[in-house]
Amino acid sequence: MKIATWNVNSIKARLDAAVAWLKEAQPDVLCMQEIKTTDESFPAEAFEALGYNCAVHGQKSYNGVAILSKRPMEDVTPRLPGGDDSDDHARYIEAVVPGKKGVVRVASIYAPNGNPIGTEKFTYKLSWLDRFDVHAQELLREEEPTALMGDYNVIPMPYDCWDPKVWTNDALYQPESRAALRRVENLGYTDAIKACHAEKGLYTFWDYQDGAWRKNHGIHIDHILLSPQAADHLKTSGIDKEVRAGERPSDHVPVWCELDI
DNA sequence: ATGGTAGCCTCGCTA
Repeated sequence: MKIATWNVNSIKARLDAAVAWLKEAQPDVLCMQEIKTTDESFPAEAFEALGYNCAVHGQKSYNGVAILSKRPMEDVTPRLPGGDDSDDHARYIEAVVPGKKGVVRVASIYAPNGNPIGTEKFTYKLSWLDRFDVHAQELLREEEPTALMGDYNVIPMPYDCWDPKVWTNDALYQPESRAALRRVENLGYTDAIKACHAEKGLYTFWDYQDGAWRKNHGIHIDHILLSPQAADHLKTSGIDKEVRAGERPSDHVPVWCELDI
């Protein structure tokens, strides 16, 4: 089973690119982030025509997440547990997807950016990641294959960005942000890219500004975290960076892994 | 020292 994650930065602006990549890459599951549209306006027909079912948790103009799956999904949960009425951001959707040998629970995650630091935006980022950590613990108790995948807006290590000095005062590289992601990994989740690739300097995002793609000034912030039962079946993983050189690209590229499930 | 990009659907906000 091939499962993928991609922050598309508006699904309406990226529909042609998304359809082209799905035809080429043929994933069984795609978790999307920053669809930037409502459930009603999500272009489900275009994906259904390719054989995908859609589970959408949208929001007007900002945020918004979705899961596409060739097999029908079960147990769709369009929210991160533990929130209250004050959190109206669409940043999480989870579903159970059947494979040939068993099921996988997948989550499409868009963690808050949190900039600038020293504001309520950074506080919100850390509290959201705390909520996510609690839920990641709950999911581990199921002892089932689970993949928590998406845009975590966290640069885990110095080698996950082209120049750590530039990111010193950025919310994506604060010690508190990095510790929050590490807490989840320390529960027993495996990073699917790092498990398969020893080389450093693999990026998933290049800013639109300042020729970042041309200069390879990227960062690695899109991650796939696998529960032990999923990691047991990890075969391969990859980052489809050539997508960044396409026409009207997202600033993020697809990240994927194959599970023998 | 500045402005540089993209997407929302407005003339500012988010990333």
